[in-house]
Amino acid sequence: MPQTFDTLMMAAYSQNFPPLLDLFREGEKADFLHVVVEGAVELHAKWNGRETVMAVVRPVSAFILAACVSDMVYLMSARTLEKSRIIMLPAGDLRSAMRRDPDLAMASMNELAMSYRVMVRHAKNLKLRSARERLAAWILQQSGLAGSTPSFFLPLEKRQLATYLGITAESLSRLLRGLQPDGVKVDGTRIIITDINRLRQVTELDHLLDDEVVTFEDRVS
Amino acid sequence: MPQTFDTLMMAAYSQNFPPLLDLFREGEKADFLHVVVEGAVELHAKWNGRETVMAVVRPVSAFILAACVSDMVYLMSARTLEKSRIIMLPAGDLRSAMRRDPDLAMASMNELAMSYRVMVRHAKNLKLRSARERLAAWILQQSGLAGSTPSFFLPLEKRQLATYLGITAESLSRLLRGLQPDGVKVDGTRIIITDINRLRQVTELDHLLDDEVVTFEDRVS
DNA sequence: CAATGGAATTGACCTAGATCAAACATGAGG
DNA sequence: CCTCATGTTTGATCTAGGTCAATTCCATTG
Repeated sequence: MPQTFDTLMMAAYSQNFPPLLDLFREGEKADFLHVVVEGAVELHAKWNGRETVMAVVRPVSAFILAACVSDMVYLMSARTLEKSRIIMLPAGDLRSAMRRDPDLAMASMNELAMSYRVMVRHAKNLKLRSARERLAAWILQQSGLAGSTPSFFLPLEKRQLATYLGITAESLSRLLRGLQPDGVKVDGTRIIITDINRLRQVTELDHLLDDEVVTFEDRVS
Repeated sequence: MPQTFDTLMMAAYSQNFPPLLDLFREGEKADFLHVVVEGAVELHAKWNGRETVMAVVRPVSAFILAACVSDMVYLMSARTLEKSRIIMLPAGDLRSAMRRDPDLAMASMNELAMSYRVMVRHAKNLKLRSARERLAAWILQQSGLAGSTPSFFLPLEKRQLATYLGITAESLSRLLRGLQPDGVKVDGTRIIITDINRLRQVTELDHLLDDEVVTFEDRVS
């Protein structure tokens, strides 16, 4: 509803952030819903000296909706990966707006449902695939995200990608080299798929394990 | 709203299921929202011959809400653990009811947010804790769930618990024995915490990693 | 353009947890 | 009460991936 949009937007901030800036830390009270409009944001978590990247959020999506709607504490920390534009709206305003506007409520529900499914897939990946398979699947997925190009640049540092995949940086380095005979070439921060069929033999993408690639075209249609 | 409740309930089925009955399989279209009213349900997933338990759902909670609201395919399969009473309501009816009734929408949103957070914690556990720590935390949590008793019975077979924890049945057996000097005794399907302080030294429960224990008393108040 | 500091790679080695195979329990059905 | 099937434990062995340390590779900054 336009009027909901207007009142919500009056209370909202739109801000530009430089790369690698911390937006909030796990354990803090969720006061604002964040929406990435441009750039990319990483969700990560720490415990007992270990750290792991949980997800990378790209435009246009909300993140930590769950903490906002249920008025709880963040379970993950957030940091920009690139220069990013982010809209922040007060969690309280959001909640009351949702109560008034069923369309907004349904849209939020959908967003939340998608985040849930992303997390389910992440956990399934960790439990059902080997590190090698996870890496292969990630590369296939990434190339799909970039528009089915055989070559793309890493959106995060390798060290962080490693934690996302649930392995160490050293293991990632070795696995990456180990995938060379399977159709993957690495040149610094660039990944080139030289033989997609060989790579698919390592792991086939599976819509129950890998996020459906939602391109910008899908979103606007 | 009472009227929403009535119309929804008219389209709903309430059914009793015996233990170990499959309710639905991953990949199927989500036609019904399921709500456990009595008993317990296990959500699990399979891939390439491997299988893993993702969550155990206890009364009163809805499961696979995410698949229902976004009209997608189940990402997990469901099976009863015990004799269970389950209410099933058609996903379509649910969606239109939510559009009409903001209270229902908000309640569903909350339920979904909780499921999301359960899954985030599950993934964090897998990535940040060792198998031994996961097991210790699970035991501490379970004893809390059972009302802070030092002794409780396993709600699932050890083989399945193992996959939930992301290890093999053999490893679980060994880890369980390995926790004996740390205050855990095992007698068949019963776990006894003989020294909770020692056990806490293996891992401390952490509300950012372990599900907050929601007792029945919390729920009704 | 040199110096510097973090990231990435490589090598050597180690270990948590997996795998395989063989007993061993245990519980449901006859 | 026995039997059979399925789950559990134990032992022996293996290996994926971790750890630690030493280079090497960049990208910044002075």
